[in-house]
Amino acid sequence: MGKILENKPACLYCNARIHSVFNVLDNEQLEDLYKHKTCSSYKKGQYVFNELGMPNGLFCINSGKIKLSTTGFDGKEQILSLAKEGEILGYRALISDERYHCSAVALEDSSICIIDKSYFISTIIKNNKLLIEIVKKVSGDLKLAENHLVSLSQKNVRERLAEALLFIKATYGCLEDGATLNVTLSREEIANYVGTSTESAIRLLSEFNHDKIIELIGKKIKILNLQLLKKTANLND
Amino acid sequence: MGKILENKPACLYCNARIHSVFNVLDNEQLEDLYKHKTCSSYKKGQYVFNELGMPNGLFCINSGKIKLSTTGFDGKEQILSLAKEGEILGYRALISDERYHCSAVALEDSSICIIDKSYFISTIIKNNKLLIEIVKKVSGDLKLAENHLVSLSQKNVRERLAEALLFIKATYGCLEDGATLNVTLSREEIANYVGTSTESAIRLLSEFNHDKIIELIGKKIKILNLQLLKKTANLND
DNA sequence: ATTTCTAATTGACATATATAAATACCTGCA
DNA sequence: TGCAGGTATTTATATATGTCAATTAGAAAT
Repeated sequence: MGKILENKPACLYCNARIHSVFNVLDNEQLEDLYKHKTCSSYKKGQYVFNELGMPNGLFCINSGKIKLSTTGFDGKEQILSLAKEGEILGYRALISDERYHCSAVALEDSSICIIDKSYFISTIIKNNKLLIEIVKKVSGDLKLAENHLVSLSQKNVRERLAEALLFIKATYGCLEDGATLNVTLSREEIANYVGTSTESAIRLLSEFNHDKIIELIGKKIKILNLQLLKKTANLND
Repeated sequence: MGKILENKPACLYCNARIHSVFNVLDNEQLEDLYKHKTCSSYKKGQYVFNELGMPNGLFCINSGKIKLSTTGFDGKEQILSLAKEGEILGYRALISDERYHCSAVALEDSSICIIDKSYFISTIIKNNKLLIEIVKKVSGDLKLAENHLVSLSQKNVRERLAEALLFIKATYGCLEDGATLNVTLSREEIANYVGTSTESAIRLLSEFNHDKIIELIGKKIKILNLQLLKKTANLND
């Protein structure tokens, strides 16, 4: 469990709100939402929830970065998705009243709001607009999963790795220089998203580095040639 | 476009209804649904919709079998899912008002009801119960996609092929003998679900045949040793 | 500063699987 | 009846990628 914060952020003034499913709530509803939530902080590496557990609230990232992963065969981690502020987590298990499908782990120190389960359920039953936002959210997640699936099925590791770097850029953006990816993932984590061995991921990152597509600066990755990276990823859109 | 049928099936007496999202509608609502739909027949191999198109209705399978696939890189087909009677298709594109994410093709002669777009949209805005059913449907689809994704990422072709046969059995069931899969897929289609080459799929099916796990009878596949097939698939649930 | 532990890297090697090419087998159709 | 076009099958070969083992680098701890 995260550490409960004394002063939880006001939903009404939440910067991430516009990009979240809660953008359809009016001020009164936001006040109501605020009353039915707590906010906790999570240290880097800490579990927000585990795929074995039953949900007792809806998570909404206030700040920080979260990886969503599942444990495959032989206990190997598969990273399914990356989440940032404004995104809700654990909604599927909550609505279907079953165990989490995946685990959520903090990639850096994060603060996450937890919305009361029964409040959330009773709210979506009343509020269709909110529910439609949630349908769109799941649909978007499904689309991302399907794209990932096709890549895993049809692309080679080099293409998938390039794609992964583009995905990370699209999700978390870059530092002030506009080129260095704004997140620190271990080589193993990158491999666990790409669906390859850690060694292969390292080897290909070195190649990209050598080919001046990227520059490796410690654990940070700087994209030097975005055009070439996209070409390497062999996108079709 | 399919061929429009004169006598469309009554929703009220639809056998597939109990397993569909429409199980939450009362008799009056089912009558209303009936009034706002047409029904068309599709020949084997015919497209129900194409991933390039915009939706103008919700599809609901009355009878038959449909494959959902997308075109990957180099135009290679990736089968994402298999659908049967009672399942709705194309709902995501409809709700998000965007192009279809995938194509739907009849695996055998099928009859499919098409529910008027504006009627469907206005209905889900009013009917939360139905909308919650749809959230559960998308969530279920996402769960399946994620499982498929992890298999593609972590399992070898032999395991994935065994898993595919189990998936087909789970979706379409068997003939009267309780062992022969109740659908005819080409070797290429099986390979395009498994994420391998047609030749590899053939080779491994022959191996399974030789090992008495399955029996190949023309294009039909009979499961001889379910236990061994499950073991070969290396499931963890 | 020194130790300890984990993560990253590199190289050698094994192998699963794709690719290519040739043949056999259907199924519809003239 | 036989042709034609696709589908299925088989064999041989190349290669991408995983695995294993050894080394280095870096971070955390004492």
